[in-house]
Amino acid sequence: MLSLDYRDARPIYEQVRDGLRRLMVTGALAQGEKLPSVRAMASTLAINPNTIQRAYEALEAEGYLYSVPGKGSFVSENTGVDRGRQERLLHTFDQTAAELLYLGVAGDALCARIANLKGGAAQ
Amino acid sequence: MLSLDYRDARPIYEQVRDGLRRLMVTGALAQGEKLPSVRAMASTLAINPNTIQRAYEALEAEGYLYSVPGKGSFVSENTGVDRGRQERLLHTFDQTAAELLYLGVAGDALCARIANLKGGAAQ
Amino acid sequence: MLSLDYRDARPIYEQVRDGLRRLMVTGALAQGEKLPSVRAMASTLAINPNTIQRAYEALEAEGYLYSVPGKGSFVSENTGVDRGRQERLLHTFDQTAAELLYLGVAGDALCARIANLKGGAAQ
Amino acid sequence: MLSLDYRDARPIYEQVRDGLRRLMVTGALAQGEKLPSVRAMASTLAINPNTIQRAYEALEAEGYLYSVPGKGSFVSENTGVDRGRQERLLHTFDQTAAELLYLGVAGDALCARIANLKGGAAQ
DNA sequence: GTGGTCTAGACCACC
DNA sequence: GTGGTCTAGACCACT
Repeated sequence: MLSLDYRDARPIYEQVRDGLRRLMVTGALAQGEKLPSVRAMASTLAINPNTIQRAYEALEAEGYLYSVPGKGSFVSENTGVDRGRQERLLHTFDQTAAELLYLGVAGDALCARIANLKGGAAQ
Repeated sequence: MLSLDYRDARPIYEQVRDGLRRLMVTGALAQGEKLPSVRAMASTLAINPNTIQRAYEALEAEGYLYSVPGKGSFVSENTGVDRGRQERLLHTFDQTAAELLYLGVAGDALCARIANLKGGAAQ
Repeated sequence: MLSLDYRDARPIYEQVRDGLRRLMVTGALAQGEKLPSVRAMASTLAINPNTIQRAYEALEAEGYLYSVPGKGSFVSENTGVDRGRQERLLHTFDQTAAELLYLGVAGDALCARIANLKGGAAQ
Repeated sequence: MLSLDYRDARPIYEQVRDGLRRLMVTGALAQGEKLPSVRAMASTLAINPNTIQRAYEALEAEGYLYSVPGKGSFVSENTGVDRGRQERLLHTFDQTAAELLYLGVAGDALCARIANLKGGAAQ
């Protein structure tokens, strides 16, 4: 489900957070679906439960999941995501696209990539 | 020309590097143009010349500028940029676009943003 | 009449309690009006009657309603509400207003909101 | 500077977080001022540094402070606070004010309280 | 000395 | 069983 890279400069909990977010965005984890329990995922990845808990907390703060004590953690509806995050994503999008255009990538080529993402889930 | 934010988590040299790169990408710094000397820019920003030097070296490694000993540093042709960077940018582009699509932003809206970037330089 | 959110961190009985209290405060439930029976409301919301019972007991302790054995539960006169609750509300009011002022919201703007609440019932 | 209540249902880190936020809002901690180090505050309050760290992290996410690794944590300008928080505060404000009005507190009295908050820092 | 991350292990409340 | 909180202690990178 997830792969960790201990050589990566990013902390483990960020790798877990980003990995889970990607699984949701690509549809690999459906809305409303139950995520593995903190302990289960910690056991699977062979890391401390606290580290998983931290990743889950971060995603809950972003609105990507919600936790019900005693029941588990579940994927949120995508309508519940923090709006501030969307703004930050748009900023990253503009910066990245601007540099790609400068490097000679055609705007049409970028639009084509977006169309591909809409069809088959990205990555 | 550049603004530094000491509250930012990014190291200063990264802020300088990213700021200069953005000036090139947006056309504020033309290809072939001479950049301020390390000492001059250090004086302007009131920071250590070593920090500027480090930013210049990073941009030279990326292919965004080249240095001529005794003459100064100059903006490269955009064809000289490291190809690995372009690949990384495309990866970021896909990831960001995929999440924005998931959050309900229309693909057409993203294409429209790209078209806008092509007209007036971004940001 | 009431909406429950199972993703909410608040227990269900608190959601019922707060929802009913809001209906009284906004005038949707008039003073002296008879509330649905515990069993009827439990059936409507598809939850356990004990949960409704607990919400009713909490509101009775606050003074927002009174129960007549064998007849049902009724909305109290607003004069019957626990004075301690009013003090707690005033504390919350001060804390919230202070932070909003700090964040740059004008005091006049807050007073205007209050005036609006007096006209049309809030929310 | 802060007082903890172990009988309180709120977790310690929330008490620290809310207490510090109040100190900033009331001006007891000025903008730009350096906060006690994680270890120092943990020692003062006789709790684990991790708990303080968690409170600081939460406040940083809200925009109330920023941390510079190796230097310390500092009070942010109030312009940097998350806008979502302001919206949530306004909602709490409306709810609280509406109930107070229902309980017979005059709107003018509430406005007067706000005026008092503007003068002498609240609580 | 600072913040940041991670581990190990414990306890709680709720279901 | 679940998530949530707290402690103790360790290591790292940066200043």
